[in-house]
Amino acid sequence: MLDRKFIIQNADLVRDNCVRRGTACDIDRIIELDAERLTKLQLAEDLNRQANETSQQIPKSKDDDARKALIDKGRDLRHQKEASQNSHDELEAEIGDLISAIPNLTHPDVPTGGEDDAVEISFGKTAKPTFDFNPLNHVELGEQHDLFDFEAGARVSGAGFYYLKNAAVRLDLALQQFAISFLAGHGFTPISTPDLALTPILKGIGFTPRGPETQIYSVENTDLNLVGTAEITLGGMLAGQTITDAELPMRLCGLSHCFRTEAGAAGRATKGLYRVHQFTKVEMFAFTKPDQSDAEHIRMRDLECEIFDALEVPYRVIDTATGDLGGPAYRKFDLEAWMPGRGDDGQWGEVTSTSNCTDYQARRLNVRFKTTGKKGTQFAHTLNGTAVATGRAMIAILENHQQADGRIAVPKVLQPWVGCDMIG
RNA sequence: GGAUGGGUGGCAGAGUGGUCGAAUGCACCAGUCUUGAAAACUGGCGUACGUUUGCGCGUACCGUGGGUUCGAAUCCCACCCCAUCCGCCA
Repeated sequence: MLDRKFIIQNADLVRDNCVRRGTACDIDRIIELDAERLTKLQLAEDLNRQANETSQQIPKSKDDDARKALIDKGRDLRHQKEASQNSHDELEAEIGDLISAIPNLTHPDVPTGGEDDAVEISFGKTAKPTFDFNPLNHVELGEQHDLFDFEAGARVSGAGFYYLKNAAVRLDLALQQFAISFLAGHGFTPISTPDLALTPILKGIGFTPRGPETQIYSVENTDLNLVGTAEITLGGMLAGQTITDAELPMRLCGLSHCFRTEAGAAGRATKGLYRVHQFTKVEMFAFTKPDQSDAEHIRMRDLECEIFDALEVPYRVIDTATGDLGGPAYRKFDLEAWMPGRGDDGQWGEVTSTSNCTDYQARRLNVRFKTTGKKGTQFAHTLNGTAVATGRAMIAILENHQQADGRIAVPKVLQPWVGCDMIG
């Protein structure tokens, strides 16, 4: 969320930003409620001060009557304070709800518009493949090599679940191994994270569990939810903590399962691994100082490029437009891999996404840092980026690397873990 | 899951109803002394919100949430977490 004072002092800026991002907001209502809230707060504090003063006089007063009068006065003041405090708390909750709905500010370079207005920034080193045969999609390739079992997945867990088999398992693990090793070599601390997290943590990161449109599976009779991404648990690691500036930037890479209901994606359901309820992902996450986050964001994007160059997958990088940014994101880059089996003649399909959330998540999660020699604390900036989501990466690898004889070439960097250079 | 003991400022640790935002020690910062350092001594040293041009002042915060009271770190209730032991278990 944004800072309350900032919103009030920069009402026009925030309003324009909401319009650009296609989010409804009522800044005037916030300003109005906050003025009222402040009045109640000041009244409550003043009444409390009077009550404290009264309480302090009681032990000093020797006369029983005077004492009793003071006790009555104190009681009365506390009651008045209570009433004012309650009004304040209700207003604050209402303001909080309104503020939560306001998206982050937007990086000046972000293009305005929707999904089709993203700007193509660059392309990967690997060229789109040209086939002198009719290329198969990953589902067909999987059937040929006995890599997946979608029927059993549906039987056991429902549509959108699947089993990986044989070389797909090796490939899945190889992608995890490669990503973790690569990132560990670039200063990221490998972390294997919980797959469930408490509701306040999800909310802090910007997810809304238990709503009608929620993407999140929740566990009945608990405050736990299956995580949609390790971003939740990595960001949550420092919730409520104050660290020192010397610890920043703090770079983590998390390995977790990801669970998504894909509610609202009906009709966009696709065969195969592309849109599923569970997958495995290696996720980058960074806490930085405010002046470091832009550079860190570019760095994350470039690491994603290095990973997909190493996987020998053709891709493009896009700078996502305003309407397509999630609430917490200040700027977002996606890598879209070329997937020859998607659509009629192949399509770009999102394989990674990296967002700079500036202090939006940190403010909700209360992640702060202290600068040595300076008074007070500041909110950290948070960034996240996909290193490898194994399902989608596998689609890109299988479909791009298929050979005329039906076999599939394993990218060099994965061969040590897959244990062969060719599937089939 | 059962039993017991705990959760207080960066750390250690005192504090069982008012004079407690909280002793003391360590750490840290500044200064005195010193060629320099150490030691010693002196002073400072939490966070958030509100208020003020500023010095400052006010309010809240002793695991979390409720309750009792004019007044709670202190009493009561619930929950969470930690330690140790027992049980169970990959």
